[in-house]
Amino acid sequence: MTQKAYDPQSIEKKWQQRWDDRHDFACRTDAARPKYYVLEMFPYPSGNIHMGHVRNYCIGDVMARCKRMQGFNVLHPMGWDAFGLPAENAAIKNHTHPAKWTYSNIDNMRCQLRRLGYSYDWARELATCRPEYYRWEQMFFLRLFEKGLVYRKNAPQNWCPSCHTVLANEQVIDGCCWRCDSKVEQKELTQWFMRITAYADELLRDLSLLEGKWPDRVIAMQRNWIGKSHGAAVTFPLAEPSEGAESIEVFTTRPDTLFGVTFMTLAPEHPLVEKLITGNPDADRVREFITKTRNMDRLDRQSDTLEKEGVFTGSYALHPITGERIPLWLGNFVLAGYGTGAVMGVPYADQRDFDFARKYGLPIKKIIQPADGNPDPTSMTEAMTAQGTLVACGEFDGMDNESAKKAITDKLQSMGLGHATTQFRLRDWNISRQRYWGAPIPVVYCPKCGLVPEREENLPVLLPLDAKVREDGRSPLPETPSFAECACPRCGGAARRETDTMDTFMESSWYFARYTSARTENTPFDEDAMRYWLPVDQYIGGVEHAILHLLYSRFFTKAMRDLGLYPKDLAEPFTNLLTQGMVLKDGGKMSKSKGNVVSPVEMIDKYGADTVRLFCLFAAPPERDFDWSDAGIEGSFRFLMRVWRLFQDEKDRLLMPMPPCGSTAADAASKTARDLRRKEHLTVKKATDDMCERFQFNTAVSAIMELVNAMYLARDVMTDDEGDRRVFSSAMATVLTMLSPVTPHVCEELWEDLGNVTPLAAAVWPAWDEAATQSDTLTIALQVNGKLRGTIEVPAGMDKDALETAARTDEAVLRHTKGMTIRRVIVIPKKLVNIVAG
RNA sequence: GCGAGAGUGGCGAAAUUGGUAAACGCACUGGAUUUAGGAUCCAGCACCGAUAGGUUUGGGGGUUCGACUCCCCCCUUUCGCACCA
Repeated sequence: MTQKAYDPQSIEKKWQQRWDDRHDFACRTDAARPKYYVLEMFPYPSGNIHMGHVRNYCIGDVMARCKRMQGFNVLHPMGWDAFGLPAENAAIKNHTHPAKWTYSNIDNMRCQLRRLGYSYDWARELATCRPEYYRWEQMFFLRLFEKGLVYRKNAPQNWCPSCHTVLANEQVIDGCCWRCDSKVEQKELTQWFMRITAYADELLRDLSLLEGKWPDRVIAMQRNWIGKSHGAAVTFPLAEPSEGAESIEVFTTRPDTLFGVTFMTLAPEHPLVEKLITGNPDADRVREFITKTRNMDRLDRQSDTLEKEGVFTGSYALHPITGERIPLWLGNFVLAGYGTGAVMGVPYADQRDFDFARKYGLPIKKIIQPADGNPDPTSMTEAMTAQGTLVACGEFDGMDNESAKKAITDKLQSMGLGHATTQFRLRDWNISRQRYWGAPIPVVYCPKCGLVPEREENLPVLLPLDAKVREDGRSPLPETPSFAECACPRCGGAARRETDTMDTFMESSWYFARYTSARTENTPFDEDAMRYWLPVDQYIGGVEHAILHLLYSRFFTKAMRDLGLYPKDLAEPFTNLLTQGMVLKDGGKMSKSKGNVVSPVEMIDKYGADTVRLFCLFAAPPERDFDWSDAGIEGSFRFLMRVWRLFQDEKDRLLMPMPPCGSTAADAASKTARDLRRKEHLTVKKATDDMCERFQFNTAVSAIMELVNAMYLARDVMTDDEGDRRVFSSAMATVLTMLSPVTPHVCEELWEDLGNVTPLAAAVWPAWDEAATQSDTLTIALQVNGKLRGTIEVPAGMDKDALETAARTDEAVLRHTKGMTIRRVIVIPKKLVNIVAG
């Protein structure tokens, strides 16, 4: 009876090597088997993995291993989101090349991931910076361009002065760059756009397919971002129309308040402004206002503390129904980019308009009478936003305001001055980046032919690796003749390449599809493989991508489907989404500046990967943040030691091979063993649900801990009879099998020590026998008026009457009902008896 | 302001359909073992109380025989959006 010491380092190395040699986690298309595609958001190769990565990949790995043991054909791949700005910055800082920096980081991080024993199919590994990958993206770009889903336009763009590039709206956080936090400026530029707005309605509508499968808040955030509003477009003719300036159109969600319009407010950027102020003696004052407002940066202009200011243009419009003269104002709070850049002013029913009217002494017209109260325009202190009945609205008087929305819109339509419409907040996605380390946009500018898309057969347009990164951060591509100077694909003459590269979010919008057939060379995807594996069944990642990556991927999926590149019935890329919580330290984010970064590699060196994995999963439910605790990881190590020791102590009593769960007979064993057997089946039932269905790994682990505790108690009491040994051995098999997705190395090692030749990774998930979970006796709670007064042990089959009698004669119950009349007795079989007395 | 969460012991948390609140673990306390430390084992551990017993899931109300769980009001807190007409 030699006892082996627990040496995680050697065990883990051994099993990682063996899984690798045997290709245990390689998978292939197999139409005969149900598939399960589990994916974690792939990492940016920043240098080292951190605890957030570890947690993310542990969650995915447990899912993958569980589903595999449950008989699913599991696809669980890993790759690298390898283009992007940090590579360029690091290259400048360290005098290296972004490619060199990126590939060496990938090598380093791959080693780190391997040390954690994740069950990836490494044969499908991809890196988005490789031409074999981005060539397909260039092809998609060309196809999308052909379809009009990619286009070029000149417009003010978000410009990050520190990164020297434009940013998508989604990449501007509180007016600052999502990467470097610099204040974002506006700059007029010609850029490439993805027509994501063409899918606004579908992106919104299909959120309902994700209800209950994606976190509510992610769905809510996307819904808000898309921002659909229903309302009406209304045309106000100008009082003094001129060439090219006949009317002003507004968008409103409140056409029912049309009769309350007493002014209109235009954005200072509105195209008709210059025409409206000609002839106004105060034109200079207006121009001054425009300049002042336009010079404010985006952050200040959009802050809620900004005082609402405006200026009268000197021009008037005519009310579309009443024909009244409506003064036209400019306002600093009107957004040029939303709706038509002009709003009708209804101070009675809109708080902003109310503030504006009060400030500039504009009239307020009462148009809706609420159910209670009687707002008076001369004395009211805030806008009336409640529902009500229309007054002073001509033919619409007496109508409730909800019905009036349609009625007034219909009236406008019949006059040719309006119609029902919708507005979205969503803007098209700017995908041009003035950076080097990205996928080249496959377009050529020819002096003769103009803009010419590259021919598909000429792809990939290679990003030149001999370009020198510039110290100032600007892209070297425009000054790299070998790249920028090229032949026109149409006429063959000298032409110039587009030197902007694509936003890195392009690469991550389709990588999950490439994994289904990562090595095909002549097509982006193998049709059969893609059809078999897509969509991703379970996606896991941080909530920081709730809008960016997850919205872009949803859009890209729909566009690719419509191009015929994805299966035509594929609506959504990710069926289920789990957003994992952050790993914190001392209540906050780990950061280098605070010096509180916990290094995964150090933890693996100290405790082994199994302990790190166990702690990450046991510390909290996966979607919740948790604080890293040095004491906590000690506890996880202790538990694995406890399992190890139990095994070593009892090794000689264990049967080989161990009987699978459910195979043991109850009658051949002692009472202790029978109780252990029941505990085993209860554990399988709970842990199966927690680990494989609910993904509550913390409670799954605690259930297994309870079983281990029960085994420790049982081992001293049990006999050495065959029946008892069978029960104990089965419980041991169950512990090792069910724990193996969480701590695979140590479980494999012990499994092998018992003489098993087939790997645990290929074992079948245990099944429980419902009958075996039943006990002969039950503990029944006794309550008097809902308060617990005691418990009694009764035979499992006891009927209601007998339970009631037992409860009524219980000593504690008698004590608490003394001198009272029993009015009612509630008997819940197998649970409790509640005696209502008074 | 709008939207989505969260609030339970000293701490991380559990309670899946309304049915014994605090499982599992951390920390802590006492004991055993040990030259010592560590490790391990045993016992205790929501709060008040010597006990009997009483109180307890952010606060207040309600439904119910029974509420962490359902309904209403309020408070605190995290995250996201925020002049979107």
